[in-house]
Amino acid sequence: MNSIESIIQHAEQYCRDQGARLTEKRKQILIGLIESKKALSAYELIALYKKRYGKSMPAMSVYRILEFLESQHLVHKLNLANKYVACKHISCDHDHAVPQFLICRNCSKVKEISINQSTITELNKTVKSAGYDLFSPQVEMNCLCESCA
Amino acid sequence: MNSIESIIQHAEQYCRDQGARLTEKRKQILIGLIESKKALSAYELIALYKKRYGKSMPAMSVYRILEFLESQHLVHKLNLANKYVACKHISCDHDHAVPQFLICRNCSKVKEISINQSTITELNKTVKSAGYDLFSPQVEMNCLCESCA
DNA sequence: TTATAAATGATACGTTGTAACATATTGTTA
DNA sequence: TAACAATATGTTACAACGTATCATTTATAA
Repeated sequence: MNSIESIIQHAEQYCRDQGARLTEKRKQILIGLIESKKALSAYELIALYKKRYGKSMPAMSVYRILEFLESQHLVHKLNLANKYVACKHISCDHDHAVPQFLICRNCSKVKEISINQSTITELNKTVKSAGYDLFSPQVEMNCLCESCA
Repeated sequence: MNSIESIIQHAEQYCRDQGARLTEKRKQILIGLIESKKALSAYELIALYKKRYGKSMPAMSVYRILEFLESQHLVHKLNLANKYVACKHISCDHDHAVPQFLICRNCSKVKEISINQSTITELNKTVKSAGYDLFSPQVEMNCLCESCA
């Protein structure tokens, strides 16, 4: 089972192992992302926080917290949409491969799937032969989800 | 040969065929993009325009012009970087397949390559099986170019 | 407990993008 | 050609996004 509690426990363990701290606010932002089940912008997170906890969190803090969560691989930044999603592998122990994000341009729902190895190899090969290096190996695609299609 | 002039001629032909007008300003913006050989943001284009032509162009106009150029397939919008590049196929007659953009996160140089058919099929298949529809079939990857690596 | 580091808050500002309305330019038709 | 219609561009004002800087709080460790 993957209840919020168990996911958070995993996240805390992750951080502890790294000597990092999953503080209360960081945890609250992470929970917000997990529960929303979709990609949220920094300002949407601010609004959500306000709604839930009654007080407002400065933009600066949210950005810093998101940066932290990203550094711990608990959250992915979707550059295509300038939004953030909780990593769906928090509770897995295995490190996942190149993630492929299918982002619904309409409702921001995100499906994180893994590209199969042969496709990755193929992509990498074309990148290499063009003389470039993959920086953040992550594929984001502009989609429509089933309910918005 | 692919001189600016011949590219522009092709662009004008394109537009004429569509009943669209490649006005002076639109042409100037397009030339700016072609000559810069890299992705530029709207505001970078404004600065470039100012520098070249002495007078300033309102942001609104630049955005509208970019939208127009995109609609004519003369320019691609890179969502990953919020920047724009001239399509490298303006002078080709063939419609190109799914483009893959390798964007240097450091200097914004962009290489537009074509994904081979089997990879496209593969990507599409995974998207489909996840219940999503590809909206803008375009792959953008965060890279480092040879000179910045 | 106190010094130190880490995290968060507050302020102010720069950047990006667009809505709404005004003006200018081009094309068309009488 | 004059007058109208359609298209393109300009102006203003503002909303959303993001960050630099410095102040304050909270945690950690000596």
